[in-house]
Amino acid sequence: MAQRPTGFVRGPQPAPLARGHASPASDPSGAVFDALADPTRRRLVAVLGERGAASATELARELPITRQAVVKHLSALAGAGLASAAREGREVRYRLTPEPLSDAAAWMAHVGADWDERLAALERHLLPK
Amino acid sequence: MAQRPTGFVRGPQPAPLARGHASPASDPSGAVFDALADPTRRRLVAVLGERGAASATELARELPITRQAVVKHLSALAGAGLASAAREGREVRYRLTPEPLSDAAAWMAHVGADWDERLAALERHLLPK
DNA sequence: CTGTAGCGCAACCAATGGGTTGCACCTGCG
DNA sequence: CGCAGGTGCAACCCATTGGTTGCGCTACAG
Repeated sequence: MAQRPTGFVRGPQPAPLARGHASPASDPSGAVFDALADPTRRRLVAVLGERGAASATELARELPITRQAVVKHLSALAGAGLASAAREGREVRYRLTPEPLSDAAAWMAHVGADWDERLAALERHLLPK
Repeated sequence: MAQRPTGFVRGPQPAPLARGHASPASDPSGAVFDALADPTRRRLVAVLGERGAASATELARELPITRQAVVKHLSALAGAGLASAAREGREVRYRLTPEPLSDAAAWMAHVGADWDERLAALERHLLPK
């Protein structure tokens, strides 16, 4: 992909989150997309990313929702492998575990690549004649 | 790294979810994650990526769901800017428009990066010295 | 020892959303 | 022309789920 078609993956391989690994083809990242589908959850992920760690009540205080709701979301994220909980004293701190993100990214890259290729083939087939 | 030979700029979409955020790299790709949250939809995306284009009925034939359901999904994808429809004769062919994927990927990369940095800072803070 | 800040259930509510069925509307073809 | 394959719409299920409230337990600070 040099000046290839569309080069959907903007920039050179976004390596930032390349620490995991991932089998490209299939559909392993379902849970991740599912987890990220909710705006509140996305926000939580963002916050955890910036802040490093936080407790449910803490997060709830700066969000328009109940602590319980936050807990549910965090559980969801944990379920997708995006967050982990750890008891610390009398509170529970959650932190990000972004590895699964690379799986998701990989999936998208794969699909995009397929598409790019198909498009290239198409152009090749009807342009240079 | 910003030229797309194919020439479809796919202008900005509705994106009516502009809440009052301050952060720049906020939550642009919401629609994408939402669209990708459904397994069937992910499958459709994958198929469209490989095949280039297909009609709803065509897709419905090889999926365990109704054509209507497929249409709904395709609409959802289109709504997220991931697919586009084009009438061809008496049928409507849908094709992938993967650009939005890079936004989503970018978001993930950003979050991941933030996290990485925080982690690094933490290590730096308690390891050496 | 008592009070208070956090956490963990569990029940419950209302909205959303994936799917289906039914039907009317075109368009191309023999 | 007549018909068949393809679409578009709309009404209608029902399972999921984001969110809330209520309550009981635990743990640390005075």
